[in-house]
Amino acid sequence: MPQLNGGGGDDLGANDEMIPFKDEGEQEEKISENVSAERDLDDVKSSLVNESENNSSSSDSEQAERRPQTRPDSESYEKTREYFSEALRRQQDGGFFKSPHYPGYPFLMIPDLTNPYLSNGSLSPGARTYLHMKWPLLDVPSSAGIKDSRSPTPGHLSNKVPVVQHGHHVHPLTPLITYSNNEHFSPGTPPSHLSPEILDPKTGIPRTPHPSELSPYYPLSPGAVGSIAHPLSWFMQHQGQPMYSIPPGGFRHPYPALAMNASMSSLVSSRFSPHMVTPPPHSLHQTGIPHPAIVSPAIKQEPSGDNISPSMHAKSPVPAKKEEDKKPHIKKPLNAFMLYMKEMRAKVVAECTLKESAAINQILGRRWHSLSREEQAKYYELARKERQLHSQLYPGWSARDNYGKRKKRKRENKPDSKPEDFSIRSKKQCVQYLPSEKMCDSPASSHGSMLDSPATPSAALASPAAPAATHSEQAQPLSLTTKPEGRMHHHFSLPGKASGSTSSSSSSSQPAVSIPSGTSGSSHKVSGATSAYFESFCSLSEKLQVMSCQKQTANLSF
DNA sequence: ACACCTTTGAAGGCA
DNA sequence: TGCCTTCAAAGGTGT
Repeated sequence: MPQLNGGGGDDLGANDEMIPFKDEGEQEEKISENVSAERDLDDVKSSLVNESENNSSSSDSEQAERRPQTRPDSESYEKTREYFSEALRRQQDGGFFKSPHYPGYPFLMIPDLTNPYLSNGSLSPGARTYLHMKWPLLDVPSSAGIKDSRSPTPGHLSNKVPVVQHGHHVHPLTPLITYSNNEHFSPGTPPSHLSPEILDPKTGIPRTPHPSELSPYYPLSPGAVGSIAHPLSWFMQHQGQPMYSIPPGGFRHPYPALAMNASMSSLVSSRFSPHMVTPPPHSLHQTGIPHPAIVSPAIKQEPSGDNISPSMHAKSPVPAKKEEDKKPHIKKPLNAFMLYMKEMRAKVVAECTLKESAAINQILGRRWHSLSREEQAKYYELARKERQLHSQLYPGWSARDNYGKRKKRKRENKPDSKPEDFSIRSKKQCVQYLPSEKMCDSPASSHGSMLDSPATPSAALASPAAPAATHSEQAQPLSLTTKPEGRMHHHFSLPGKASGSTSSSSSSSQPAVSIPSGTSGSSHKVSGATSAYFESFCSLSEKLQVMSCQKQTANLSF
């Protein structure tokens, strides 16, 4: 993680999580071995990311590369990139932000003042200016943040524009704090969500902007007090989805005694609803941003039923039972892969025109493995920050708390799945055809030259402690499955999930990329070489194959 | 309407 | 310690 101020203390336990990548030589070797394949991919990747990236200076290329690659709408996307590149050029001279190792962090997207709006008043998707971002003192939930969840605007057309209140000091979690706003915002002006024009004339509280004003990026229910852009908002803008949605009625901070330093205080105050922090006289706090991880079960389960303004929730005493029901649902922080998924999903969808998340996720999973260490490290770092922030915001929160929160956990799909699982299996079969799918896997981002950050912030990256694990994955059979677990089809039925690591895609087959220290997640791992191997096969047929596969599986019989 | 599918990673519980 | 389970996102699909 970029040490924004160079101080070690600012990084919340930055050193507590090393990212033990495999031997660097391994990675390089792998890369070199696949250089030919990747070379073939360069064109593909270039077509995906090069337009505006070329505009960026080499020093900033990494930053540019990390962002709107996922932009499916090439036109608006290019616009965005242009604005972005321009902003980059403007920003880089001042050394405004010093450690943009993680492109997602240092940048803020603010409406371009020159031509930011569409005819309907919403911000043009392309009219964004990316700025380096210092530690924001405030999260500024804009009207965009108070988006109506029913907004039909597609994510890729999101108007979401994180806007920043620039602070004067850099906070370690700066990258995690961004702002959403589809309105012009200047540090000297009050948050737009507090501006009178967006206050509900009836309640006196910020109203939910008209859908036309709203950013589809934040599918908040009308009563939502706001939302913040995700730390990875730079890519999320293309996702059209918020990292976290906000409970319509706000929420109560589960941990009132949260200890905060000054920075944390500003962070929390800016990210939490008044219910969580000291409630201001009106229902909305000055910054009005609850933490995105907090999601009211109501909004999650019944968004339509919560069209009540936050103030109404606050004003009307709710029965104890109901209050219990409204207990905030604190989502788990996203892991590295999830962050990656959010970023790349749109891109994959654009490339493959696939919509089914299951298939897309498979591709993403392979791409994930095809990522270079540096690239993955970025996401690991982001994820780490997410967790750190999350842990600070919710010290007592446990992932266990969310157990059972879902409607119903999917039933186990054990290897010994019974015939009654046929329907499911038939569907799964499709995705089990890894070779076929690999064809769909065109890791456009796999090439470090395109996406890697030159300066790897992660100490782990800098010094991969992992002894030469060698590129065992190179020897990985192509049949490596995406899931060594029981979900797998019978072909490669493997022992238990964990034991699956002993299979061909054994533990030695840790992905060529990093594995966070001490995680057992390796059980899910698939050899990165697999994806790399198939990089050369990437083609336009990916969509067809996957789709055909999906269709075929419907008719597949054992 | 809702669970499932799919992916990886994180975390907690259990043996 | 290792294994197992659950959840995080997401959107089409199936019931």
